Amino acid sequence: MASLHDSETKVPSLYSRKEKSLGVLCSNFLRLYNREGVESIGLDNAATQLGVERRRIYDIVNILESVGVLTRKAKNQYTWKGFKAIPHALEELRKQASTNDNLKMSQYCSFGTVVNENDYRGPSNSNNSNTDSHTKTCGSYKSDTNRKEKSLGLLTQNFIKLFISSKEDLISLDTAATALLGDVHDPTAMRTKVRRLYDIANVFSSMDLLEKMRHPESGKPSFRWLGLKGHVETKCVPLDNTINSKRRVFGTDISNQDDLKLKKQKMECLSDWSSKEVTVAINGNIEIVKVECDENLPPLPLPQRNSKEFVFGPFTPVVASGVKKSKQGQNWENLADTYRPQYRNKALNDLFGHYVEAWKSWYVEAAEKKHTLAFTSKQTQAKGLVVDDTR
DNA sequence: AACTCCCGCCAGACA
DNA sequence: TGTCTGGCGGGAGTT
Repeated sequence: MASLHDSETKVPSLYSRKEKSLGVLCSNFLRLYNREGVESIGLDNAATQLGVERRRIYDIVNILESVGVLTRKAKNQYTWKGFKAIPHALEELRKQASTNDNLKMSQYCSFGTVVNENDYRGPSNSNNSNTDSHTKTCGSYKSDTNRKEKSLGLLTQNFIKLFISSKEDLISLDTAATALLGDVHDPTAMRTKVRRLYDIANVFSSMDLLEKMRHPESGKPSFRWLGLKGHVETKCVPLDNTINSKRRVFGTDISNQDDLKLKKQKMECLSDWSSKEVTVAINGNIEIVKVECDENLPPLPLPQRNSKEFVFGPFTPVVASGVKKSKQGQNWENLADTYRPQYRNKALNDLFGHYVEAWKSWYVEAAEKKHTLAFTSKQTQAKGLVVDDTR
C-alpha cells in the first residue's frame, strides 16, 4: 500500500538533508555570531534565529566550546570568545596529549582512560579554574562523571588529541572510534561513537579545521587535521590552478610529499598559532604574510576585510586560475567574461554560475533585440522613404 | 550495501 | 515540578 512517504508519491520537496546538516548549521551559527560586538549568546535566541531546534544548538555549542570558541556563562547563556581563542585551547590540548600519563601513544592513542575527575573540567576550561556549573559537587559527581566521559565536548577534545598525537595523517572515523572507545568491542557502541564523530567532523569541516578525503590505501573515508594554519593555507588557493588547492576533491589521492608536508604543518599548527606570520599562497607563490593573530585574528567565516590574499570561510570565492590581482584601468568587461569566482560552497558556485548564464543569455537577448530594433527602425525608415517616394 | 547523519526520545541535572 | 541539557540510537537520505 502506497503511503504518503513513498518516494513515488513524494512531491519534489524543498527539504534538503544537507541544508540541515550540522556543518551548515555551524556555518550559519558562526556567521551570526562571529562578528564584532558579540559578547553573549542565548541559546533560545540562536535557535530562533537559525530556525532550528534547541537540541541542535547544544550540539554546535558543545563542539565549539571544546575548542574555546565560546564558554558557558550560565544556563542558556554562553560567552563568545571567537576564533582567537582556538590557538590557546589547542595548545592546552596538545599539552594534555603530551603530558597525560594515561595516554598510551602507540599507533593510535587509547583515550579510554583520558578522563578522570582531574582531567576533565568541562569542554572549555582547560584554562580556567572552572567555577562553572558543569563542575558539580560530590553529590552528583559519580553519575555525572560517567555522563561527562561520554559528552560530545570531551569526545571532541579527544578526537583532536588523536590527530595531534597520532603518527597517522589520515584517520578514519572507525579507527578514531576504536581508539576513543579503548578496548570495547561493542558494535553498537562503535556505531554510536562513529555517529558522534560524524557530527564533530562535520562541524570542524565547516570551520576548515578538518578535511575529509579517502584514504589512499584503504579507500576508506578519512579525515585530516588542518588546524588554523592549515586553515589559512587551505584558504589561499594558488592562483595558477584552483585544482592545486590543498582542499582535495573527495576521494582523490594524496602524494607522499603532500603527506609529509601536511604532517609537518599539523604540528606547526599548534606551535605557530600565535605567530604573527603565516605562509600563504599569493599568485602561486608562497609568501610570508603578517597577520594579527590575537585579538585581531580575522573572523573565520566572514570574508577577509583587509587582505586580498586571505580567504576565509566556506562562502568566500576563490580566485580562478590565471586571474591576477586587478590592475588599474583593467578591462572589467573582459574580467567579467573570463573571471568566475570558484565558490567552495557548491550551492553558491552553482547559483553564481546560474546567474552568469542568465546574465549572458539576457545580454545576448538584449543585444539581439537592440539589433532587431535598430534593423526594423531602419527598415521602417527605409519603408517610410519608399512610401514617401511613392507619394 | 555501506556510509552518513538528522531527528527526537527520554533520562539526568538543575533551579 | 518544570525546564534545561545532552546522550543515544533508529532509521532515512546519500553515495
